[in-house]
Amino acid sequence: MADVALHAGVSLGTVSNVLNNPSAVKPAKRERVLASIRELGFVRNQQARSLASGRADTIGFVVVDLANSFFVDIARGAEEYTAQHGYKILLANSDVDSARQSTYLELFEEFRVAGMMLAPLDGPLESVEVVRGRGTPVVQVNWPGSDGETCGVEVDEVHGGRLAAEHLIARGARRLLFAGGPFDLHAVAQRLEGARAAVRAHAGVELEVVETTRITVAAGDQLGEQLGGRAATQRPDGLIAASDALATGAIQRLRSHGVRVPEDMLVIGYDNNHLTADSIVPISTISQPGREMGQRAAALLLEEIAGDPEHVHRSVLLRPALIQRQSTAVPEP
Amino acid sequence: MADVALHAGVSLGTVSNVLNNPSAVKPAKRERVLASIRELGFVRNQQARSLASGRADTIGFVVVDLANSFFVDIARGAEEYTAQHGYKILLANSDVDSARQSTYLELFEEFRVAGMMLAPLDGPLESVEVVRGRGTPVVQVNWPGSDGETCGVEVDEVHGGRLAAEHLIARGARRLLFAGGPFDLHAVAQRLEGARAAVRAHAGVELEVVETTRITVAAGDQLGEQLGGRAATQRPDGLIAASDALATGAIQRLRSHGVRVPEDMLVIGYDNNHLTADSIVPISTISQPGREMGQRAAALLLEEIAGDPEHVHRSVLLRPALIQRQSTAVPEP
DNA sequence: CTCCACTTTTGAAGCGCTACAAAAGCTAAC
DNA sequence: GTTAGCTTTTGTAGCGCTTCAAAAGTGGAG
Repeated sequence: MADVALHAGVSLGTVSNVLNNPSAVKPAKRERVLASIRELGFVRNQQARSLASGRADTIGFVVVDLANSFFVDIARGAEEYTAQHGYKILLANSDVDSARQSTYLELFEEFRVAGMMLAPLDGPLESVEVVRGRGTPVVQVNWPGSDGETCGVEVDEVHGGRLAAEHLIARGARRLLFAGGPFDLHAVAQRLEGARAAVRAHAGVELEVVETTRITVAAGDQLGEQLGGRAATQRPDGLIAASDALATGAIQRLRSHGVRVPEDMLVIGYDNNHLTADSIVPISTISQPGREMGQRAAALLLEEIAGDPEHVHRSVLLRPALIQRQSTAVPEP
Repeated sequence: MADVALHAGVSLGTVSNVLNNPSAVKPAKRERVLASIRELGFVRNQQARSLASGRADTIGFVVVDLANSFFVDIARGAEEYTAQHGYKILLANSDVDSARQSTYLELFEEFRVAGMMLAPLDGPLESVEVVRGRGTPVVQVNWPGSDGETCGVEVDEVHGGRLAAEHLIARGARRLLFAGGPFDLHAVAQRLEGARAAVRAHAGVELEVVETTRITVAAGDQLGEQLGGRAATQRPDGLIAASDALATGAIQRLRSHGVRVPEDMLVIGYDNNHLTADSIVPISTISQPGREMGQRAAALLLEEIAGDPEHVHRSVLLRPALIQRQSTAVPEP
């Protein structure tokens, strides 16, 4: 910057003003400085900048699994919102690894970002409390805020489970099966609870529950194998899978046992992942508003960063929506 | 840091040594300092640190499309490699937007990262030259290095196209159709070239070429409609789709026209995206070694960062591999 | 021409850290 | 008891910027 000042024949302070407060510099001089900047290829040093000013315009976002398009949607939503307010978002992929999650939380803290967003691994996280305790605002996405301490944005998973079950019931299914797991996954447990509630509300509908080891395509494959091996009368007529991947695997395996979807069994997934719309039998699913979640979370974070004295920590609860596709279509006569 | 020094009863310099060069500090004193750090909840300021030292241990990675699992794989590979050498990776999603790509390139430059990786939009990028010109090492991934100026890691797309065509020919197809587009996409053009080469090498095999507007599921759907509408004798018996998404859409639509895959038409995709393995008809595809690409690119970058005088800019060319699935399985008699 | 009230520019004090020369402590040999 | 040759600790000069009080410049009214 000193070079620029020299080259333009002004003082250091003036160059700084051109960069941060251009209206305070006379147009003629301002142009001269800008020309020097261009000529010299000067790039301002963000580190020195925020060291001296004590401010930052970068937000760190630690994402549990970037390979899951749901989280990419969230990031996109967050970025849209923060960009409008002059903040940039840097991403870090914790890849479902709690050690990496902590590492990146610390990295962002050492970088003195303005704030952080965290789509956490399942379970409350001590590191978050620590970081917050030291003064960096953190907002949790896809996870409730820890009561009164943190803001959070989450989706009403119970409602989603209920939507799924009610849709199958409305389509005529009477012997439902909920599959997913492990049940200590917060989201899975909640979805099951919602499905249970829906079933209780309808006389004559039964619910069987199968806990799978994971909610992947491979787990769905196993599930399909198990169901396909049963006698037709022992099989459910409606399957609620806790994820689209699980549904996909199950449908695929069931076919090889001659069980047709939707004719012999209705199937609904969860998440509205890219793969659902693109499978050969498009799968009905419960869609989470990822983009909106990102936006809302970003809004909460900026509110905290602004240091609004009226800011009250809160959790925003968004509702998922049913998306109907072929896997629950009423069969043609 | 001054607080820590005071609390531990040592000088500032000693605290710095404990952090950066612990072996130079007597164990007893070192412990005392570490205890104070813990007690005071001190987190070192990375900005001041790298401002003062002129070094950085962060690498910026600008990714063209995080929603594409291929790039997430690359990022993972890069992270694995750099982590072993003490470097952290920060991600930015340019989301196929050239303005955003430049913005993030600049952001990383202002942050004075040690180096950058870039999975670029199609086309050579001026900003990269500018950044490099100012001294920050940049390595391109999924794109060749600009001759002699930049390192790059890319995949042999011509070879991939050849593999795809040869596989279909080996499976008995004689009237091939290559679909993809637009052809000014580097990768698509190269794949086509490879397919052409394979066809030329086999007498009696024809190749028809259809340029699609994009390589999405929707474009595949259109393609399927077009092919499904043709008389059976006018249809190809082998389809090479320039992406898995395109293949998925085409297969789905063809089915509704009564064209079965693989019985009536063999289909191969490209990319080995998650959706390929998980569709109802698992699609054969050409798989790109994303993880390895990330590792190799990271290795090149660290070499440049180290300032190895023997470093020569070069492009690493990796070979894609054929993955056989059901969409090209020889039909049962 | 002076004075006052602005507007514009300057210069220097830090921001929190690293690096490194200089100072202080030790140890062992004479 | 010195001294030389180590090891350990300290103090301070920056790193590149922002900030802000003070200085310099401007212009209009009297």
